[in-house]
Amino acid sequence: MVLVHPAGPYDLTLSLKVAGAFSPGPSAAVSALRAPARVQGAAVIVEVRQTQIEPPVLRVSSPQRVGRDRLEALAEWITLAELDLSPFYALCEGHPRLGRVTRLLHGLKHFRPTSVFEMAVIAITEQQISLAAAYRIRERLVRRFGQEVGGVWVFPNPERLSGADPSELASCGLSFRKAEYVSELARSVGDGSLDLDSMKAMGDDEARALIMARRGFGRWSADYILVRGLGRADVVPADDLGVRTVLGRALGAGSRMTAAEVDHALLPFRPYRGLVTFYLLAHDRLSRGGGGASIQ
DNA sequence: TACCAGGTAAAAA
DNA sequence: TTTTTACATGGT
Repeated sequence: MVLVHPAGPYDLTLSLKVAGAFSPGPSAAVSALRAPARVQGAAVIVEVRQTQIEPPVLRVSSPQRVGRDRLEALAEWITLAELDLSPFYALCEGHPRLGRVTRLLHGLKHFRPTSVFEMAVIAITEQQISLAAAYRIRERLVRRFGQEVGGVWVFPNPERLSGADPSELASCGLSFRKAEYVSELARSVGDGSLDLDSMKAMGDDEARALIMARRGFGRWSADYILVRGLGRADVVPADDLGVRTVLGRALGAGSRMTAAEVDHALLPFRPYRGLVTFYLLAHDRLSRGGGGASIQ
């Protein structure tokens, strides 16, 4: 067991509720995070509970044998522990819409997938089709190629996926084209010619360029990986359909914005444009009862 | 039943 | 160079 002290306000239960609202099917209210991860190739579960709200304290453990340092690093990565929400809230305070949304969602952060590789595969699956459809496809991928630990499925590592035939990947519901993207990515990462983790140390532009050089990753995927997979708080996929729709409702005239309108509307929220977008998407989901969750 | 959903690369013009 | 098209699945 190890204790983690996240920066700034944090509400794990709220963050779990929002995560549940973004995944299809009924989502039971939970107060503990059970995140699948890999430690030196071995599948493990990272269990996180919040023992104190202010200042936040997380209690982290695993049913498997995981070193304290490793466990701490995993929990900090998954929960975005280094992010301090205070300056973001201060920026939003006087705004008619975001002041209310940030007060309602006080302490909300998203969860990062444990590896950038998994995040990159998530991005491919979510290109063009609905989040629900993509979720089902990933479910089949992980059940076919991943490992189960204590009822949780751990995402397959690059070596496992690079060994799979593209038609085998396609049988999980990916288009053959997307199956090729996944296969090529897995091979590059697996053989060491592509180091996705190096993106963590790069600036936004450099990281974006690294992934966009790969077949299957356009601007949308790069931005999506940066904000969701790496936690870059100022990055927004402005041409994203969901972003354009929700920002149109929340900050515009009600109808879907163009990418240029998204860019313009978010200008006052630098350097937290990604966070603003996440909060508006989350609020939209909850108020529509997505995943069975809801708020006032 | 269609049509749309958190795009991308390749073909066609 | 710019515009069109094929792609896969789930929800409405």
